[in-house]
Amino acid sequence: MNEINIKYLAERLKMSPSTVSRALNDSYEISEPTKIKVKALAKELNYQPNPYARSLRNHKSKTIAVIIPERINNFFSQVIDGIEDITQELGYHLLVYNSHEDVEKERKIISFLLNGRVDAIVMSVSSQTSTIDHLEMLHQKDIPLIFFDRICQEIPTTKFITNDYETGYQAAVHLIEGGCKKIFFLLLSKEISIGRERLKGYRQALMDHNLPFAEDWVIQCSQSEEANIQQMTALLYSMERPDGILASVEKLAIATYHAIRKTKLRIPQDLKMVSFSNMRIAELLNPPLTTISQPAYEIGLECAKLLMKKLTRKNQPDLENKVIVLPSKIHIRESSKG
Amino acid sequence: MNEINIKYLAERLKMSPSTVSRALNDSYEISEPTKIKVKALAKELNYQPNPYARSLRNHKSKTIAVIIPERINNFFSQVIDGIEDITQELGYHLLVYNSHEDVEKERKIISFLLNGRVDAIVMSVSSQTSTIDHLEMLHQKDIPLIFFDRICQEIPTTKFITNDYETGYQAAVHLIEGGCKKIFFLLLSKEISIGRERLKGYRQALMDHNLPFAEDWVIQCSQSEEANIQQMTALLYSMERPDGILASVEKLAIATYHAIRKTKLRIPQDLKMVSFSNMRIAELLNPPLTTISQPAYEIGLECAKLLMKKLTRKNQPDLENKVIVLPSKIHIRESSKG
DNA sequence: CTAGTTTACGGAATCGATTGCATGATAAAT
DNA sequence: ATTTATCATGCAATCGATTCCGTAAACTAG
Repeated sequence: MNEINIKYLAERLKMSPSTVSRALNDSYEISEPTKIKVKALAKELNYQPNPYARSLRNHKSKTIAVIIPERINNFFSQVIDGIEDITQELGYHLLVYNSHEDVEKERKIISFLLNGRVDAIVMSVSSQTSTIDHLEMLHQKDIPLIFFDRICQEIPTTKFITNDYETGYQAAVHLIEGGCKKIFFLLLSKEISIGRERLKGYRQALMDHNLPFAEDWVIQCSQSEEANIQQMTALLYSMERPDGILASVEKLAIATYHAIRKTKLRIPQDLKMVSFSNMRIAELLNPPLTTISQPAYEIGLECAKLLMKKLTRKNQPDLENKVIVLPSKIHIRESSKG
Repeated sequence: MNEINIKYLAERLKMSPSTVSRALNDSYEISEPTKIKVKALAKELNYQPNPYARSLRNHKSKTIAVIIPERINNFFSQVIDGIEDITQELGYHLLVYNSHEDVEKERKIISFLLNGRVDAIVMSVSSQTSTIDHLEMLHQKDIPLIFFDRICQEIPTTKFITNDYETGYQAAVHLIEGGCKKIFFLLLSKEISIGRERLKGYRQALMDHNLPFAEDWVIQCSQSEEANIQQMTALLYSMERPDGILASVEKLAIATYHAIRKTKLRIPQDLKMVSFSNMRIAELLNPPLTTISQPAYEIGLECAKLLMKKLTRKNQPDLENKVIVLPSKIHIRESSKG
């Protein structure tokens, strides 16, 4: 009824829709006076082109999907902020999906995106993701895909990560230098890339310092906060308890802190801790937690910049199959003091 | 090139596009055998209807916009999780925007949404929002709008909040019972609804307990973390320093904690604190922070349920102009112990 | 057995913006 | 003055799915 579309503008201006369209798009074939008239009316009526008509015609949606495994996590929020800051400037919109660390959900989400709904996807795979046929499908359909943080090596595209191996190594060395002899490593799932890399760094550090190591020092945790606290509590009460803990993801450090509160153990005296985490309030914890923080916002920026280059310029080649590393920083605090 | 659309399916099946469309949509005018044939081929070829063609034709985008003032905030993340859990089930997609507490950004975002891009909007207004013509525009264009948390009373639609007045009152009473005589109230902006309600509750509690009050006990903070820490530090060093603090939003409590670390003040001995916050790790802070936590996930669920009812059923009336209150909970911890 | 009804499907218009092609008008060139 | 080039604009097709309308065939009723 109150539809302000090109046809309506054309009527009011006694021009054809094509002229109006061209004028609004600054086509060289339209005279300056006409352009001015058209734009004036468009502005007056607050005309906004219908995005779906446009997408249908152009085969471009100006929309990007962001898929994250967890929403309640500062890291991912910061990445999305970074992505949004670049893409919004260029008129892109973000569809954000949470895979809840579940491959099946991830699959379902991807299936929503195979039909041109988005021009590209930026994602961090779920910790369960081991089969990748759904990701290959995207590649087949020529939908640009960028991974960050939790990447999938097998898909030939650009991936953004941080120096996980090195910081895993550094963190372990830091604990070793603090006097730890028995350092456990907490991880969510062996499937995630970052877990593996961080684990490798930790292993290497132990080896380089001639420290003992046992397979069961690598603790595989679950998705459930409750279960993790239980598991950690049991571990801390056991004879085998560690004197140092390196948590590969934030939520495991938190679970450990909760567990520690139940025991009478003191950090850092009885147990030192370091965690990969982007919590801004690590400093306010009791005790302040030593963290390795990732340049989350910057990762978002870089993903988006690369994508925008690919999407807004003509004849861009496919996204290069390479891994780009942005360095993380270690923030030493009370929890690991020697 | 590799386009699998209705026309292509029709060709392969030697039927007309209209028949294929009807078959896929389970129209009663199509015979069972035909439906089976069509669906089989559609499945085999993994046909996905083009969402934009559909949106153009139906004037429905199956997309909802969520606008939040801040992304790095557990509360909003939880709300979005709640919204997504309901809407995804019904085939809706979420465009998520961050207004960064900036009305101008908010305006710009809204302008993106006036052209049918979304079927509805769920939002929490920015702390600056005082002019509301952009919100009225949505109403004019008949785009369903639901507010949560930071609402705009003037727009006649449904709003979801928590019992801000009561919990503000409770929190103040709790501090008073702990022995506080000089309780300051921290707020982000007088513009936000929740700040005002919480403030009223606090004021009433002071009055009911015959405690003194001065206008400058209500501290108006800024968006900048740095500036807030500075401001709080100065306040804590001054002669006028409070013995109790009620923070109306999480980030102000955090700024205060940072400030307190610089001084030698002890919580709760020298200063007691309570904050509105959905941080899950309030318990792990030093000292554990007494919080009033909102049912964020549930708020998301309720917003989405109401919206889905409005959007998926026929002849639904406009969203009622009313405020729905979901209760918050107070979690008493160390920071306010008497 | 015919008139009327139902079933099952096809044709074509539609949603709104874009764009290849055509054309009328004006200016420049011969 | 006539031809050619240039410019500004209109017409109509297109993107893919949906749906109003129409109709051949099958079926029912009298």
